[in-house]
Amino acid sequence: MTQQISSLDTAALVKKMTAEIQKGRIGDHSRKLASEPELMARYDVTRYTLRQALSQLASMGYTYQAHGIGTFVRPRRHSHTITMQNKVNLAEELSRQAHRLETKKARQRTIPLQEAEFLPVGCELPIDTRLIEVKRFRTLDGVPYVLECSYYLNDVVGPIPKDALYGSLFDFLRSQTVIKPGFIDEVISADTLAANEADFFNLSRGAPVLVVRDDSYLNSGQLFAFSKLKYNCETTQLFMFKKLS
Amino acid sequence: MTQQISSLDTAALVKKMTAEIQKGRIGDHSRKLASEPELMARYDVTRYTLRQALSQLASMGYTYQAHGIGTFVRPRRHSHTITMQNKVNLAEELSRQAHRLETKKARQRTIPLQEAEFLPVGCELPIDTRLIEVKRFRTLDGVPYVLECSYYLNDVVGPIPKDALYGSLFDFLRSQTVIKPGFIDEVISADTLAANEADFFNLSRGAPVLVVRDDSYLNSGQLFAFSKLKYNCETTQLFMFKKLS
DNA sequence: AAGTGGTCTAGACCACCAT
DNA sequence: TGGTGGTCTAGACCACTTG
Repeated sequence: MTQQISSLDTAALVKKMTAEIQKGRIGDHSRKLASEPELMARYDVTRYTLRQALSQLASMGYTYQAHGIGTFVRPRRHSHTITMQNKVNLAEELSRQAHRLETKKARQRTIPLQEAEFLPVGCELPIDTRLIEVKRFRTLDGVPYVLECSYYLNDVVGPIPKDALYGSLFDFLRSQTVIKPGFIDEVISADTLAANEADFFNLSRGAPVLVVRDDSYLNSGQLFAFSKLKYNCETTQLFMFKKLS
Repeated sequence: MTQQISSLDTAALVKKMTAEIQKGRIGDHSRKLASEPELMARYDVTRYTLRQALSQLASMGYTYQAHGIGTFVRPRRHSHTITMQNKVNLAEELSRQAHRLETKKARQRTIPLQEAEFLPVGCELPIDTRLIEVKRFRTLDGVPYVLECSYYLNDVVGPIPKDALYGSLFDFLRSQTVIKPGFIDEVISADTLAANEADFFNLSRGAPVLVVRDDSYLNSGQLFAFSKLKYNCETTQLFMFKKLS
């Protein structure tokens, strides 16, 4: 028996409660959780930490708090929905659900700004900016999943090693001491498939796709990457939870 | 001069700061806001309230807080993006930006569950459920904006007065004392336009549209409505802000 | 009235960035 | 080292639901 010497922080509590929810080890028959005072005692955290955690769980769609009634575990959704408002990697969440995300093809080259297929959604770049273009085809459990085209500012990130291309680019960037990712703007739209894109998805030309464009910024506020992701919307949807008032 | 007798709560502070940001009355030349201690003094709120407000402003994409650096006003986005994570009505936000949202056509009828064009995304309903179907065509500043098909559980909401159909259905429901809206699940997807839908948007058949399906629940956790909204994705995108770590 | 979650206070300490 | 935002404590009071 190892003894718990320091109490849990919010992230650890979220992780713990998430695991217990997924194992069904939390909540009674009506999916009602214990009250906040009881949970505070059980996890040995203060109300602040508990409520931070419950708020994160709610935003991920795992729980719902009803004023004057209680806290409830929510029914599970289909696994192939992407929860926006997620604090963790998509890859990380998928692997936790025992899904296998693979990069089938990846290509990298350095180009001037003019040759980019699209520009950032939310800001202007100097015309002499040099970009690293990365194109990837990724599958989920062997099924065509996402078509990705990203541009990284050459001056900020530098060349990307080949193995990072096939793993998590985000983890690679975080491991670079110079790069302190701060925030991401996402713009969601729709489009139809061109012929060559349709091949990858085994869909026909003109089929609808969900388009997610994002601009990634350093903590300092400087843009360091922007990209466009195309998802097969027949197999993938985006999920969002909104609490009212 | 009226004197401020009670200090601001979070919602009031958000409103005040939002207004000041939109008028450009906040932040210096580099868009940097005053530090938290200064803001606490200026608005006469505690740190808790201030940070709740700043957190809401950030989630709406108005500001960004950089650890160890400061808080910054972010450049304004195009006005025709819908900010998810909004605490307020879409109609309310649009009118604040001086946009004019109009309902061009609205139809209401009561039907059995079987005749619904689609079902809720996240839960099952008894087969004998009776629904109120509402179809609306709405324009923004005179331009085709959204095609809406909603179903309300007849037993929960009852008939909807005609003038509510042409205004905000949400405000009508909130005014009903029985209805306590609690939360909404949204699932975002893409589709292509059918011929009759294309007419409304002045687009051609097969053009891509952004599809937002939502399930609305009472505070008690019971479903009371579900709907499908189709947006012209050439003029409307969804926006989302994600802070990292 | 009792129990639930929602908001707020006042203060402490920590982590990050600049100098 | 001093100033910034990020996290946490311990407690108070309020608003909502149910009996």
